Amino acid sequence: MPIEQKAAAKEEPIRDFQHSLPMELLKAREAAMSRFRPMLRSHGLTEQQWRVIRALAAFDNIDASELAKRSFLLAPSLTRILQYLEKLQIVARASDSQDQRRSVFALTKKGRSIFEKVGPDSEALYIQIEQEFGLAKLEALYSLLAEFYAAVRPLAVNEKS
Amino acid sequence: MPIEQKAAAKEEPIRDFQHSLPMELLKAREAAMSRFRPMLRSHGLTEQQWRVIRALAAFDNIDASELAKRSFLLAPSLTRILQYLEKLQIVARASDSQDQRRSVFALTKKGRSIFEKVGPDSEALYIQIEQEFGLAKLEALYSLLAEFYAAVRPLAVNEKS
DNA sequence: TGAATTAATTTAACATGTTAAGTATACTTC
DNA sequence: GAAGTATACTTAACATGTTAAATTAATTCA
Repeated sequence: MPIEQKAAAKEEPIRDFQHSLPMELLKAREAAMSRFRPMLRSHGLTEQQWRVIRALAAFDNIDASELAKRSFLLAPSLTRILQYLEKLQIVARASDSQDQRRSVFALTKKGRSIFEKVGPDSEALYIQIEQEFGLAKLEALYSLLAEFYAAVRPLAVNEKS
Repeated sequence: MPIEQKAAAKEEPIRDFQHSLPMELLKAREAAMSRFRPMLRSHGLTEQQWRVIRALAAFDNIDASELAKRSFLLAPSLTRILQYLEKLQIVARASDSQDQRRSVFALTKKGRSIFEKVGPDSEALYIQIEQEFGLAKLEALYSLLAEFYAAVRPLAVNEKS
């Protein structure tokens, strides 16, 4: 007994059971990633590893909590990624003299070299997307996403309802 | 040597190395999922399992390829999820008499019962988000996401550049 | 100051994401 | 109608997502 067999009209962006917001966000993200993933892969990186490298290129010597926020990764994922990047000597760990619980991280020379190789390739893909989708719409999308995040963003642990 | 230490101005939605489009899409998605995930978990479901159940509630007796498209899951993930849902007798598999390579899937009575319990809870959260973010903006976001997907969407396997 | 609590990170366990390779069935074409 | 090709999954291997629990160091406060 199918609940809904007819395709939605074209002018009807309202969600139905086939088009939830999380899935539409996922689809848009996947469209973008289908461009970036092969490029990153050609450099031997995953998307998440690149996010960590990019964060460290902008803010060196930050601890894991700060890095997690900036790369938008959960702590357990970040732990594994940092262990891997350390093993490949892309990232170096140092202990924080003020707080023995923390480690602070930085790109190695090899890490900075990778960042400088991948950065331009990433730029080129952004420019391509910007041209295909249009700068105005891209900025509108950025704005709406930021507004949505601000309105609906996850509650931090210490501000539970 | 931090490349960029100053926060971007508020009126500057342009991407920088800290704010890539895939990450902004991920953040928005995560904001939404932070509402849905606990609800789904209280029903013993993951987001992806719920996507499969929802797709089968709308279109019964479809094969795995069709199901993959509608739930936006990759084939290997779908294989595992279907095996799990079969084991729990939420989904039933039948072989396609026309093509022995295919299986067709349908919700069991238990599966339909779950769908009818979870559906309203999901609805309630959508309404809540709609109220907090605003219907007009939500529709604008849906439209932009659809346009973005259409403009940048991944190429199918048989239409590679 | 020492017990209790909090914070930062890590580990564990299981589910999914991603790519490549494998398997079985259908199709095509000579 | 047999060989070659394409299709529809499925399995494999490794990386990440998600939640809970464990570990160790800092902090609080009785």
